[in-house]
Amino acid sequence: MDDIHWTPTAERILLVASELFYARGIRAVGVDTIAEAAQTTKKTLYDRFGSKDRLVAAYLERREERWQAFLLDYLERRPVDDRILAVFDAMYEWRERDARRGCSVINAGAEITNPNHPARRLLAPQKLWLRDLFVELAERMGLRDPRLLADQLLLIHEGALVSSSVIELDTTMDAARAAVRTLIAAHRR
Amino acid sequence: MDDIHWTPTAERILLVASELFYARGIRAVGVDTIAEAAQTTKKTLYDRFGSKDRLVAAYLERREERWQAFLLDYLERRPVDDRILAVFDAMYEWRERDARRGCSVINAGAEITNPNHPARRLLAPQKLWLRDLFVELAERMGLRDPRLLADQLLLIHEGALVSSSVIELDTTMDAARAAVRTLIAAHRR
DNA sequence: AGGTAACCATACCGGTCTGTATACTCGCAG
DNA sequence: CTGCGAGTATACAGACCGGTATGGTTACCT
Repeated sequence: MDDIHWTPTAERILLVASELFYARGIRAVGVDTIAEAAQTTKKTLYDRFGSKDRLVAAYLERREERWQAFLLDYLERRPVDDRILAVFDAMYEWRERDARRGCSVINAGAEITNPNHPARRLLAPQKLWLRDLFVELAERMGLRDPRLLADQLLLIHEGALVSSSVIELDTTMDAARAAVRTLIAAHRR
Repeated sequence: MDDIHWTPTAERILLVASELFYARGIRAVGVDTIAEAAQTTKKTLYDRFGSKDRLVAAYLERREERWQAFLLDYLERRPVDDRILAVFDAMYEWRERDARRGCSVINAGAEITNPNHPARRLLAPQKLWLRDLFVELAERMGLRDPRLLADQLLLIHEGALVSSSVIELDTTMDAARAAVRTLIAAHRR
């Protein structure tokens, strides 16, 4: 998907665009605003990205890359048997630091209805990546029916991410962790 | 919140606005479009609702009322001990019939960032209503720690609703039901 | 020396956005 | 019969939208 020429200015544009899109919503941020905040011009923005839609796609792609890298790094430092729970610890830390407005993928899904939007096709794979990771972790722990467990864990993950931004209930993370422990226990042979 | 004068035309406006907001997103639908689709004029729309923001608030309020009525009616026909699982059956049916684009509350949360928006204060209470319902159902079944269980069930509910619209994974509902059964079992004395 | 690529500055295009203004018709209640 | 409230029709304001056009300035590469 990277037919984009990544000059330093392009990186700067993407950086400020990401912050604005995430904080205010995609439709709420105009290209003029982005160009000005990135201290460049609309001309350069269009020379690099071609259209706003492609800039949006780049935003979602990069943000997901950052999250995946953060998560994998987080998991490496944990013993194999703790890693499923550690995913939720990582999510909590990620949320506190960089995701106070919930999940960028879900938020984008709410705004982008056009199925031909270049960002639309990115959404599902990003969630399926996490599902596959859960499958792998469950298999390594030797748990029963890893796929079913992975689907269940994904539900709790999505639910926790959404709830924490809409409801702002402080019991959310505790409930998520407790549910994960119960479900893992139920899948022990 | 109903300082709105509910004339027949106001009802018609709200009806078509609801369909458009839900299907295409709030920001993606202009008041001109709504007025035309409702076979009335912008003047009348503003006479009745005062602003687009208040129309949006009315949309979310009404949709939530419909969902709550649907759910309570659904639960009444089920034995007390089946009602927690029945919430997820109801959600599935609701989704198939009228919620293919996911949860209107979560979608609105993604689009509305301004904390002073008249619809913003509606979002959290609508989710807390379901949480309280879960608490009540868990208590009636005599389950341990009803509040923790309710928080967990809410997570799964939100997760299932979100996943089904973003990922469109056909295993979602089965995973949700299995997780609910496991969590209920873990809360039996 | 000449070419090329990145970028800046600015103006413009057609369209759409929320919201307002004006002036009219109709039906109904006092 | 008169006055009011609901609705129609239409035009307009002022801002903003995504996207394009023109032209100029650097800096580096051969």
